[in-house]
Amino acid sequence: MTAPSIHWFRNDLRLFDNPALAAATAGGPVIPVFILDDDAAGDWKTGAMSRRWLHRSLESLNAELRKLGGKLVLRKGDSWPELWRIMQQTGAQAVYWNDRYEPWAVKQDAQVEREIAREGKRLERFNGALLFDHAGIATPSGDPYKVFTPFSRHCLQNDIRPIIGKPEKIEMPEDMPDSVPLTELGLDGELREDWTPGEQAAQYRLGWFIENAVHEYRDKRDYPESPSHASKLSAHIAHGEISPVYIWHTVSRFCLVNNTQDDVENANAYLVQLLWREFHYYLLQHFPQMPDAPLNRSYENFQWGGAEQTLQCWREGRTGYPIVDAGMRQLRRTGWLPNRVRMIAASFLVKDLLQHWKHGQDWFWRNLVDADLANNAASWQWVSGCGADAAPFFRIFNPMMQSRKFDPHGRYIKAQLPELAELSERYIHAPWEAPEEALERANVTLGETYPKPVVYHAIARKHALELFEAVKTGTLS
DNA sequence: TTTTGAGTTGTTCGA
DNA sequence: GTCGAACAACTCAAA
Repeated sequence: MTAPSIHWFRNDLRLFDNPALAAATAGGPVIPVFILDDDAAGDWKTGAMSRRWLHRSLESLNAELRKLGGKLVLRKGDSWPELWRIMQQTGAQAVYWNDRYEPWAVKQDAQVEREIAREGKRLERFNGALLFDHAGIATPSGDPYKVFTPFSRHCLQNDIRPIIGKPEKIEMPEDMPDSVPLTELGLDGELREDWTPGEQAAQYRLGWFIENAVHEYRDKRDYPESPSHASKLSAHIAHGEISPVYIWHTVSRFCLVNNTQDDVENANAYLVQLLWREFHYYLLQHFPQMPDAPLNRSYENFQWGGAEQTLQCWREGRTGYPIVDAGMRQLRRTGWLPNRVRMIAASFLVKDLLQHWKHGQDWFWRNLVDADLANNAASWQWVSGCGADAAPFFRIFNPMMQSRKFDPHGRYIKAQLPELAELSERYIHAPWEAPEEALERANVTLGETYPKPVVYHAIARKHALELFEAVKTGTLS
């Protein structure tokens, strides 16, 4: 009888298009394992909301495995000792995994790889998280790309591997190792009802998106109001419930089968988003300090200097700027907010409140159901202007202008901020400009039912420009 | 080596 | 309200 192998599930909680799992199951009996190893991640332990998602994702994965005759073995503790115990107990001769890219995970995987070799066992590594193999991607001079467009052009010269089917059956050894009950992992907690973690839900969501939204994605993705044209796949992707390769080919098939030139261009705008994720992972691999330090060294000594009080206002959605507050309240309530609103809220924190981008990164990390180290770090650095950013001019979002442009009727704001529900369209973007009678009619008392603006954008903008100008001319100590 | 072209997502001003 | 130019002159990629 063939010795069993371990498939070590990490950020790949799915059966479809899972290269490591497919290879493991093709080779004989498999023990599917997930280990909660918080110590290894250090400061980058999974965020609180993401853990709630993880709890239900594991539950769902176990149910899917059972349909194929398998079962998920859960453990809590240091990864290698847990793996080794399982190997000794079951006689497993090999470990299969899909690679991870977080710096702490890269380090841990390298250590486990050495241990496996030392014990004379076999390790099989696969790429389950990325569209491309990044090993050969560099500029002609051999440097890593720092601009998105040339990076993506380089990527697209290569083919994307085809989708790998789901295993037909999981053959398990007779004596399975112990499993910790899911409830003992301490991941459970309240999650909004409209979120359904798990692979099936992810595929259903993708189906919905292709059916209803992708053909208008380019034109409508920036409008946060319902019905949203966002795919809302981010949390599914972050936990590996669906793979970028699977999404890429499924959306591409939509482009081939149906549809006008315009539909296809709309859909392509979505595929570009997947390439941005790819770029963020590429940056994290080449600049592992990205979550901790600015890529642009000139910003290392920047004096952010925002007051603790304004940081708290931002976190709680009490800045007095409705579009910012709407986003921040939605984040706290649901663990998610639309991309456009992320940018507006992030720009406000960094440029208007002069808070260090790492405060924003931390808060998002803790509250997003889709928290992803590469995306989060690269995006915060992009907003702050200290990351890989090809823009020739310094950008400061104007929250009123963005609000008028992308939520013209204030429907999104009103849905998130019930205290402003009665305020007229005219003043919803800047309540402090409303005449007293308009506020009264709407039952709004500034400073009581809704905050007065915590800073004045025009002044804050000017101040930020001066400070950031100093970075450029190198006058900072 | 030098040079040229180009870069996710913006804002403000003035006609 | 809409439109185009100016912003200030960067950095990166590639010829």
